[in-house]
Amino acid sequence: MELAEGKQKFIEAWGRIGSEWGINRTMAQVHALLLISPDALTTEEVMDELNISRGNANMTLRDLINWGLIEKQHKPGERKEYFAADKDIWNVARQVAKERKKRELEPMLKVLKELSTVEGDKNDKAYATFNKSVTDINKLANNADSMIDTMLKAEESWFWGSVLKIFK
Amino acid sequence: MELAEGKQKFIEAWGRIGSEWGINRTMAQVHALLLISPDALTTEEVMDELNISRGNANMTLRDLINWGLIEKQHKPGERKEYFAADKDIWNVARQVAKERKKRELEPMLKVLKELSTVEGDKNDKAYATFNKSVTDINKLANNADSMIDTMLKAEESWFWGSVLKIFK
DNA sequence: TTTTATTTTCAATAATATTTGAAAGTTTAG
DNA sequence: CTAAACTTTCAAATATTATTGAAAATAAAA
Repeated sequence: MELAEGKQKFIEAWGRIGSEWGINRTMAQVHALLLISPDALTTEEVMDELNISRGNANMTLRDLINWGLIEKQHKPGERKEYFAADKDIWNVARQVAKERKKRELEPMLKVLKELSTVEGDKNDKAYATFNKSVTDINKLANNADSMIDTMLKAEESWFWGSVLKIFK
Repeated sequence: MELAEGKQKFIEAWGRIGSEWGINRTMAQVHALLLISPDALTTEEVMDELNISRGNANMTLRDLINWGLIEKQHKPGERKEYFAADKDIWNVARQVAKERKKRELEPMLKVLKELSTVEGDKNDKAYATFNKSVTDINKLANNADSMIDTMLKAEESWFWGSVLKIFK
């Protein structure tokens, strides 16, 4: 396969995966484009490569910065802003885990904690069932939370080494 | 907090989490409702509890069955169908992991494998950058795939016991 | 200061996804 | 068989989300 075709496929695939995970397609595509670009790109270049409007490109680039996945750069003597992705995939994975933990897992844990204070009669089937589900999900979510904390601190080789060693 | 209020909050929270993960809100809410129901419910009951239409309830219940999260039940002498959720949260987690692996991770791995066959000159920066990203993502995705395979086979206590032991 | 290059905003529009509800389909009981 | 109970389908309506593009804001250069 030719490089040009490969690029297209990569951008498309990354966009599809993104939207299956609640990340908007354009955002994932811009990220993909920057991941495979050796040099930082301008807003204009992103617009042209992906055929999107200026407004869209601007907002999407800002979102990617907020997710900690890309950064603004400036070239000496130039006025335009350039954008470059963090190319370390392990950093990308950690950054995404970190953001989703903050945006989703933590609020969920807060709700679950609150819900585990619901009082009731243990002989009431409705209460017992509610309580069991809430408690069990709470435990699972806390385990996931701990695992993510470790992942955030870990080096890639160490993390997968340790995890996969057990799983042989 | 009262049980009734707790139920509402749980259904709402589960629905929100679901939609952040690309699962439609109603589907997550119906799942939540069944998770905390001691008894199997009919389509009619689901419609009433969540204020949704018959068509919506029917399609959503079917989707949940396809995800392996709930099952149809029949009561002797009754004509109606009843629906009950698998209450084992570890099963739920595994089932979701299994489906997403099949629907998303595996197709992604296929594309990445294809993309790693793109030929080019190692001194070409564009090719080198493309190749590095594709290769690195491929490795990460394969590790994730192995981890999910293990999770699918594992008992909950064993899985978290092993994982969290390392992560102290 | 004025001009020009560049970025940001946001109301309007377009695209996508979800939901409804009524009709058609199916199954069981009489 | 026919009627009643129940389930499924799907085109149309709604709701949600993403995108555009042009005007406003900002910042550097002249």
